[in-house]
Amino acid sequence: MATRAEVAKLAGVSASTVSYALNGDRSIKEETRKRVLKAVAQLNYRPNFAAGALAGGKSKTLALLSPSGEFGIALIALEYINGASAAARDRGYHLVIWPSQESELAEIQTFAESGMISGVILMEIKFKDERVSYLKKAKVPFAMIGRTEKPGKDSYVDRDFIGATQLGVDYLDSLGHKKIAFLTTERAVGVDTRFSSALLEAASKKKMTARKIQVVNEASSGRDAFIELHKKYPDVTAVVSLNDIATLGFISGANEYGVKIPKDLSLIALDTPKNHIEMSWPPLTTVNLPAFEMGVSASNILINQIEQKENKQNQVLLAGELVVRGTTAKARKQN
Amino acid sequence: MATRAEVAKLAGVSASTVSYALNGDRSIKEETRKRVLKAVAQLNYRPNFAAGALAGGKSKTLALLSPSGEFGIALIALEYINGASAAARDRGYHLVIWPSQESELAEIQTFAESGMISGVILMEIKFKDERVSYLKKAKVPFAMIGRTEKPGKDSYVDRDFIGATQLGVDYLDSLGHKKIAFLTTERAVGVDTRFSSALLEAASKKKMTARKIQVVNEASSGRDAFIELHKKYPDVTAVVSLNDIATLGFISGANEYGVKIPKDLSLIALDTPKNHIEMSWPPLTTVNLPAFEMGVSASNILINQIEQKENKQNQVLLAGELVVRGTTAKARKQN
DNA sequence: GAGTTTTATCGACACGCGTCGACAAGTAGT
DNA sequence: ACTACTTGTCGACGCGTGTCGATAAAACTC
Repeated sequence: MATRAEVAKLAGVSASTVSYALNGDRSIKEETRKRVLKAVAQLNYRPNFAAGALAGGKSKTLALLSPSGEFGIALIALEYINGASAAARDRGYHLVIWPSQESELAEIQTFAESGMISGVILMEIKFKDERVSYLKKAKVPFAMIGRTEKPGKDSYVDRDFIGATQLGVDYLDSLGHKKIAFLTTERAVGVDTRFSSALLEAASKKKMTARKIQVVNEASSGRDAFIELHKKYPDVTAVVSLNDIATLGFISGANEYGVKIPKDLSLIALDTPKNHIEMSWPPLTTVNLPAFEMGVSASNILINQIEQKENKQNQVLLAGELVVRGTTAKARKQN
Repeated sequence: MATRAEVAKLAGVSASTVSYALNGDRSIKEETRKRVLKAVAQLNYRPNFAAGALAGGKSKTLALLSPSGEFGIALIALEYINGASAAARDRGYHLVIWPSQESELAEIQTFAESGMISGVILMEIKFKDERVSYLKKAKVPFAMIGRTEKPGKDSYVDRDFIGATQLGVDYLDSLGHKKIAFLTTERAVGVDTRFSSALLEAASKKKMTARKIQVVNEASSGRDAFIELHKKYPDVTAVVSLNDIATLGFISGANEYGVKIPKDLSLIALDTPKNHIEMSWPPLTTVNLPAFEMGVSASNILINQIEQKENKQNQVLLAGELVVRGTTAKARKQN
């Protein structure tokens, strides 16, 4: 691998000039910079990560706390990771995966202090998240995928719950559904609460009645939910599910009881990772979750913060889009 | 963060002695080593990653090529990643996630040559995998999760297909099933072929008939498979599925046609990630896949190789275990 | 055109570690 | 007692970069 010195020689400048030409910390004549860049290209020079970290105290390495799976396994995590790592690499950073035990937090801090880790990406954010307060106290830059109850000025990427819910509800409205139900969990993860309230609001805007059915993050619970719905609210014509795993169980339940989706009952799944869509039959109508993009945003926001680009926006909401597949149809005639 | 110099001063030795005491490359008097270790503990000293990489050309960083999802999304990937990163950290290594575009391979090579990456973990291995030949030619140490058709002396961790299949088939046999079918894909990924042949052999040992039904990696295909089975082989009493996504569709199909699982038909899913088990109703009887452990093994094997511990075993097969849940029962009476 | 600021570049050093060569003290072989 | 090794330790150097201070040239200021 070529070194800075070789580039300098080829470009006919000093080593430090190369450095400044690349990092832009001092003014460099445009013509000189061109020459340097040409030499860089010619030699396929890439600054040595380790040397940079040593000299500058900047590791250009982000740590991503891997999901613990405490609330069921976060399948979308993989898409987050891929997005975050792609974006990090685009900006010259590495992404390392960090086991997420609480005990590791102290280690993260020492690594950050020694400059070995520039910042941290968190996922599976709880309403009250001790990791967040720890990192703030330790002054380790971080970005969340998701957000705490009161994120204040903390950096985050999250779903636009209101937008996503509205997409789904409006579509059901356009199909003539007026009595709907929704499945949600109560896990003290922000998702649930935020979706629930957004849904209730969207429904009331459209003058729909919306029944809430509580589930846990398991297929069997979705099946139970179907049964409950079937017995207690037979006039409901459409269901919005806020939990992907329960959704699958719900469909099984409908099959079992001979209720045809979508003829008898429409179903929209919100916040469903791509992976799950392929797993059900008929294919789910969803408001899908831009998981990869969320990872991308998280990295970018974090890097902006590390590089002190404070003018940039550090809180982002992504809405996803409605994808109509096989689980929605016009509302059946009311009896 | 404490540096080597501080440790040396506290222990009353020179800096290089500290180095040798910790890395064990030269003989050090036992008493001196104790003193050094005590000082290390006292100062909470941790060698600086960047400095080590710079000086020694050893980055202690492993790259894991993130899955592309070419053959459906590999949900188990996340467990692999967690296992690999945990094991890496235990041995003082970092695990960075690398986007898996082919174009990135060249970059991996330069990073490896410059010592920034010590080795690579691959997953989603194909029978003929160009990444493998590339890395071999480039002399980059690597370990596979999965294996090529002829792995030769290459390092890998893989499922023990024969063992896993036998567990499943033997259990069906013990329940009295004699006519079975199995669902498999043909994706030129080693999994399919190896499972298929292992299954046929296990079945023939028990004098069962085993019908093969081909599916693709989609729920709808699993549903089609059920229909095919239902029409063509009504005497089959048990099904082994080698594809987790098709499994879910298969169950939907059975529900739809009023065939009760497990009363009318038993179902065992091989090679199913934990995540999926929770997604179906009734809960799947599986031969589960020790995904986390595979990640752990992959890291360990790779690190052994990097550190030239050539005596250690570098090819590992893990069998998983049979977990009986709700989709298996005694064979129904033959008509 | 003398003085002052700005622009563009260079040389030198530090970052923290691995490792090589040197050396003193001990051990073994003759 | 003399050589030939071995053991245990030290000092010095280099890895490739970021960055500070210095300097020369150019651009202003009045």
